[in-house]
Amino acid sequence: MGRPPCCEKSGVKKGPWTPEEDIILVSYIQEHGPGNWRNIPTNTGLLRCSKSCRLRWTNYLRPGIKRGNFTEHEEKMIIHLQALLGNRWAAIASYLPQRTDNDIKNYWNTHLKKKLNNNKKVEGHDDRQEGTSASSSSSQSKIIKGQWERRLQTDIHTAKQALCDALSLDTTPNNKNNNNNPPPHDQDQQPPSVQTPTTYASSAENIAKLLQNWMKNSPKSTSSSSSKITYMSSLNNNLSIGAVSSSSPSEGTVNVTPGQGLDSIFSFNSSNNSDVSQSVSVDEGGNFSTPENHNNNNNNNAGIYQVESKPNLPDFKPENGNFQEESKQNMETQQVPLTMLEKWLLEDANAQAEQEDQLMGIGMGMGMTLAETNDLF
DNA sequence: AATGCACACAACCGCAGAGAT
DNA sequence: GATCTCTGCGGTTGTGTGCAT
Repeated sequence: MGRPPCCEKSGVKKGPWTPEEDIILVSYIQEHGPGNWRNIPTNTGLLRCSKSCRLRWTNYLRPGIKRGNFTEHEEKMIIHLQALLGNRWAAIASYLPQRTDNDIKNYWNTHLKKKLNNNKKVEGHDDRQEGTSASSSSSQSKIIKGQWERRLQTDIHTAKQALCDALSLDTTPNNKNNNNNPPPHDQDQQPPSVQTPTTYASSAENIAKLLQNWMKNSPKSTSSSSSKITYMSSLNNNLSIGAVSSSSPSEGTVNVTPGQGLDSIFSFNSSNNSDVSQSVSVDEGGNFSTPENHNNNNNNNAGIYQVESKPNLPDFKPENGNFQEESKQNMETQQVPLTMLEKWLLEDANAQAEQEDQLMGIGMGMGMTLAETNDLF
């Protein structure tokens, strides 16, 4: 039996998301948490298919997503993991928690695949199958066994992640829907205790960046007394953002008033290593303001964002799972005494750094020679 | 300045698995 | 057990942008 489409084909908007749509989506998720994607279009008035909402969230708006250029280390990791796991991008992404599978997939298709192909041409190697983890081994049973082992390894990793998530859920009672946080293993740069506070505010950061880009394109952004968002394309340099509201009176209607909700969403501090604070705020008239010298692109710092909370924000109560509360909870999580399992996980995280090196080694043994990978760089 | 091309990336599509009914 | 629904995943496409001609 065929599956019905996730949404009505008629009247569904496609194509790039506008900042307003992002705001509406984030506002809704902020209040209700991710999940129940099917209800989001009806509850928010978004003319988007539920699937599109989910993808937009997971690939772009979700907290903790690192955008911008891939580091050399990440690149190597991807190459080796691809050799190890094949095109299982989600599994690969689990080793690079701040990257989405879509991001990795795109990066592979646009950069690394060519790099490898060129490298193969130079070396005259032609035996490594593209898109699969297995090289053209002489023994098929070896391939099957290898694939099975690799899958098992990934499954173990996934199970550990699930355990990590479960632990964080235990300490954060309002995290029922918070399964979209990146996996706890961040072997890239940060120690496990630092990368924990991934917050919704980070997703506000993503939107803030987006808005800043948008405003760069439309420098004459103006305020308006309109109580509803009216999206004027950046072509006509006219931005009018007052409040996000939905025509749908049903439960979950997004209604953010100027100076309150949006302020809460877009005003935050970034405390990264350089202690550079960044903020995008909305004043009472619905105007956005940003620091002039804010570098909004290619921000590779996984900064810890804390929302500037205003004392009286009725729509953003803790039980609603708002940004600042979750951020607070995550911060508290760091101070929770370690349980045995947590200790084990921390040890595991430390061991994972070593595992990376081993992965490199395993990758070598699975169709990619040391020369092949090293010559890439 | 206009055109064509290549590239990068966001978004879409379809399938499959898992859980609910 | 059959069916329905939701979600995750990987492949592919569409579109914007920059560069070369």
